[in-house]
Amino acid sequence: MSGYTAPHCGSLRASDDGREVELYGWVARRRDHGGVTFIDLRDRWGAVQVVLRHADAQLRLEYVVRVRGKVSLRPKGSENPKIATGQVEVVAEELEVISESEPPPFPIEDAEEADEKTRLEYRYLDLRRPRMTRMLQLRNRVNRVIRDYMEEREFIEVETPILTRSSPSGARDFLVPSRLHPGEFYALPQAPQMLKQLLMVSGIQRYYQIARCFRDENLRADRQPEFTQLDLEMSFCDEEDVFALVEGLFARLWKETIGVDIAVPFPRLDIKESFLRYGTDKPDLRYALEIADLGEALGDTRAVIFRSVLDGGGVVRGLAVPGGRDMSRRELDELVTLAKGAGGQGLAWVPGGTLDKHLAADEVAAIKRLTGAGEADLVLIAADRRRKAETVMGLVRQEIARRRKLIREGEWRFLWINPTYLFEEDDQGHLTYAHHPFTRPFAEDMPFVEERPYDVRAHAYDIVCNGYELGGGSLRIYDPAMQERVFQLLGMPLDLIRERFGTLLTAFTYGVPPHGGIAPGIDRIVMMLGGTDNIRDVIAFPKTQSMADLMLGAPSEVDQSQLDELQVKVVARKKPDS
RNA sequence: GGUCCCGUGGUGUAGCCUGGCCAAACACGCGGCCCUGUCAAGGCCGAGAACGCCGGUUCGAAUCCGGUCGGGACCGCCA
Repeated sequence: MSGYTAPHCGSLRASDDGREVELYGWVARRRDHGGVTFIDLRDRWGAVQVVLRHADAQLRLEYVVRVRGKVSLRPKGSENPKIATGQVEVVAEELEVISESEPPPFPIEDAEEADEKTRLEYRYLDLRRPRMTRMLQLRNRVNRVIRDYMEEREFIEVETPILTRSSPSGARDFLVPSRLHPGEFYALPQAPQMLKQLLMVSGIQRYYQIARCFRDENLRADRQPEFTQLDLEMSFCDEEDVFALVEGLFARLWKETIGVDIAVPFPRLDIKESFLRYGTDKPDLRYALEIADLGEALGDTRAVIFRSVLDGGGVVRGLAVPGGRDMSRRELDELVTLAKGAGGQGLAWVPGGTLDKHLAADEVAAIKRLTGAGEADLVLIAADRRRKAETVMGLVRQEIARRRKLIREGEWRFLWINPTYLFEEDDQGHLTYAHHPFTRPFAEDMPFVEERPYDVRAHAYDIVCNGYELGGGSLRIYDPAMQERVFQLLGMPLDLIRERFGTLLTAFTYGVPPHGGIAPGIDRIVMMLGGTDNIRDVIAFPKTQSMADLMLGAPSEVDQSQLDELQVKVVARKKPDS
């Protein structure tokens, strides 16, 4: 069999006219005219028309065949401009069926998408579809461009363990029981965070890794339990170095995969402003809609719904919908459902809503002014606790853009969310770290950390494009006094610090370079480049929303003997809280 | 933990709101026959689903109700 050196079905062109070739591939389509039969023979590179004049073999779709024959220009007028090989055809002289195929459970073509459940069960067939093959090739290309780019800048790829120890970020760990240490567990890495910092102490200076990461959290359209990051870290750098490095990488990726020039440097946006204006920390800037804070306009309002929220420390936010006066009651109700589905109280609107009779004229005027609403516009309003109001308005903003076709397709609006802030409030209203406890604060903000801890900025940054968070990172603390101060502010007891971060802190006593890094998510990058909003499209063997692998049947029960060996006992089977 | 959408032959859809005309329609695929230039080939013939599962309402359910399982989107979660 000489398929390895044989020409590819999808690569034949007019210049191959007259060539004797041997082709291997799958029967993608068959057009039987009795005396003459055409088949489209498909391989990874595409498909070419094969002409069979004495078809004695019974060919069915997806049969694997070998064809020997001569490439020739198609007869005048029968060229097919729709396909890359459309100028030529291969006149078969010899045909061999290598492997037969049952009719596939769904058509192996791009035109019609089968139910995703079936696609995942027969993923190996789904990946035969040209669209999916293209996604895998795109992903490969992205990985190669990344490696080229990083190597050129003298980064070296270092592999870190998959069987590791729980890391200091906040997600749930996947655990692996240890046979040799009964009752103890490895954790799969949520990210190689601590290890890459240790590599900086090792003097690697420029590290990167195309690293698999694992987080046992609930899934979304752009989230899988295992995913891949370009994990990188560098010594003796500041934020500008990281920004320039990453901007250069993205420019190169976009250029070399889809031929697009993107504008660098990327603009920067303070995270608080992002939440205020866009209701999210990953704004899509391909449309202009901006949210306004209406607290100022309603300071003395007698409208009860606003009064109670504002008095309770909540906020009122509004968004002008361009031409929104034409929205139907039904459409507005759907938006209210959206808001409630997100846990909000609902939505109000002016004019035309029940609010009209409760608001003073000057309040309506102020609302219009703050949101920039014109005569034909409708202002949608959410009143709630700050975080909730922002989430709701962010979703509404997105939905309005979608429905009213305000998204400028084809644009790539990259930006940095920077600066961010060191601390956040947790559920109990206590101070906690927004990123991880090694994130470097702005030194000049530290003097007021006691009075206004939430205003202390951090040298941390997220890269965002078209509404997707593509990665995040920070500069790290390398000064022991600063580190101690942060731990102290977090109120972390010494033994907890020692237990969780002891290795790193000890390492830092042996000469630590200032360092920082970032970790762009490769799956999402490929999603963007591949023009899909489904992360499963860019992963060869993904899991469902309930974390099942429908093809392999994972997770599964295991033999009792395996559990015995691990000294693991299943106590009860009940649905977990999620 | 919550909200929402979906589940009909191998595949994609229609029917479901307004129960009976639905042992369910159409297209592709599948089986057979015809056809020497098509490319979503075409023509003729044929097989194939009691409508995810369980229960209820009803004289009667794919259609209504409840539960359950599975897939998907989102909030919480991931930070």
